[in-house]
Amino acid sequence: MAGTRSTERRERLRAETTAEIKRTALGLMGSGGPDAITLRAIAREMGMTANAIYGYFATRDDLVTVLIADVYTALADAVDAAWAATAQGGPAERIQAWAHAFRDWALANPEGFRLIYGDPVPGYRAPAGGAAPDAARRVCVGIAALADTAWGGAERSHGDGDFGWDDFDPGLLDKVRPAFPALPPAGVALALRIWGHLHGLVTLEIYGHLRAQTLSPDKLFHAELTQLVRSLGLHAQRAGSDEGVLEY
Amino acid sequence: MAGTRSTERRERLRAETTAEIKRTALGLMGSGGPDAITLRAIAREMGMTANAIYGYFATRDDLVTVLIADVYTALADAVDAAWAATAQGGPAERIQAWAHAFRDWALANPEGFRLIYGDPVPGYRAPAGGAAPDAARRVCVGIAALADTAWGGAERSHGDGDFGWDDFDPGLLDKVRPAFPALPPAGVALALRIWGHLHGLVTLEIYGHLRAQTLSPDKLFHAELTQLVRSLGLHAQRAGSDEGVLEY
DNA sequence: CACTCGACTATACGGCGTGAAGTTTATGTA
DNA sequence: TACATAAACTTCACGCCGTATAGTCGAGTG
Repeated sequence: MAGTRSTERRERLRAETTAEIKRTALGLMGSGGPDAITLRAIAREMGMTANAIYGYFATRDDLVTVLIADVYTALADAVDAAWAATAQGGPAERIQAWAHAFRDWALANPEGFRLIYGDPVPGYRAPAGGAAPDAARRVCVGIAALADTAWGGAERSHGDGDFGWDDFDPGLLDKVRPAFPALPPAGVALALRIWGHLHGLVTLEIYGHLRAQTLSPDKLFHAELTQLVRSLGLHAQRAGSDEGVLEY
Repeated sequence: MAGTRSTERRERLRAETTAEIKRTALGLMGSGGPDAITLRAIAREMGMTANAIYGYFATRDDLVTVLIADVYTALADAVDAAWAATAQGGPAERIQAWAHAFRDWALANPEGFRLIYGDPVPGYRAPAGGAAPDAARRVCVGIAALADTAWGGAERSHGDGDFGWDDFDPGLLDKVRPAFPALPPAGVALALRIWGHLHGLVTLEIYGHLRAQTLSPDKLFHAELTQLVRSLGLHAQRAGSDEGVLEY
């Protein structure tokens, strides 16, 4: 019994140190960007030697991989929460809430966004599989939910393009098809395209490319969403001051 | 006279070495990604000492800045050429040609794309001003040309959003307004949004995030363009096999 | 000839990831 | 309690990086 308990204690300490390493790494990332994630800096911050970290992560890339998974999960949580919070709302409202949550998270965590979607750290190459693709898929499924919600009105304008199920990754379909049985292949393609639209605008903004062109990226993103819900055959039904031009 | 000539010779040698440094750096980038651009590796490749490069570039970031400008210019050249090559074509054809040139260049030069739009090199921070923003602006002006070409039909659906000239960077407007006098602020916003759409899809593809979801990014991009020209009030008039659904 | 100046090398510093070996401390057992 | 073991951690070392400083060498000019 005593043996078991002390083993537990060791494991608890180990888990705590692992968490502290991750916490420290994220802190460094927040203040100095993804590049600041170095084993030596983490160890310095923790009062350890850099090599001590090798007892917890086999390599620096392993640590980065875990961090990416964590941060990506946080992003997925944020957008899922926005989606769930508007469960009572209309499609247009929910889609806008989702998209705003996406951008707001990115603006609040630019370094995390760069860690997930950019070249995270000097020589880092993502391994195949793991927790990060799971989070990526969660985000994709979230966008598929947008597409599914709007598919009734969007089908007329987005229904073509000769997509088949074999155009998509089986792992994605395993999650999408059961969740949205009514969504056809073209709907999944629409979801990926919407993802691309939002990702592009946010990426340009986060990386500073947009800032050199427009002074009000907020307005641009808002216009994007207005146009998005419109092109999906929905009418904007939030913020009554906006001109709610009904096109379809 | 002899003095002048030898001065010329020196300058010629100097320019040649500068060009070789840049060429070597781009070669390393092509084989090992932007991270492979290190002064020591370049010097090794050239049979020099790393410090010799400091005679040509004050710092590694200076070299990277120049490389970014060069590569960005190459991208701008590519899309401009596609635009010019279809001067006789219809708006839809030209827009699709431009967008395809953009994606094709990115797929042919993924490392260059990452250099331009990602975190180029470990600690690199872009300086304010310089040649790279010029190339960026050229690309933006190119997209403004797309928007201008299609504005007649697009105004109805994209004309709102209460944009004013003061929402945009003066430097951009200096180039856009003279070139496209008929394009209102909302048209510039449309251009930036289109840029975002294309950038997002291409970025996701280049960085491998799309590959995990769809097996045919080509088809997705094609669908995007089909939908783009449609939403601009144009009809697809290329590749007759495609279903040319006229919506507007 | 001596002088200058540009191109380049040598050396050095601190920082990085990481491997090998050694040390300390806690744990489990006889 | 005494000993063996294993985990946690440190020390030292290697090769990589950017870059600062000082020195070398050769061609051009007076």
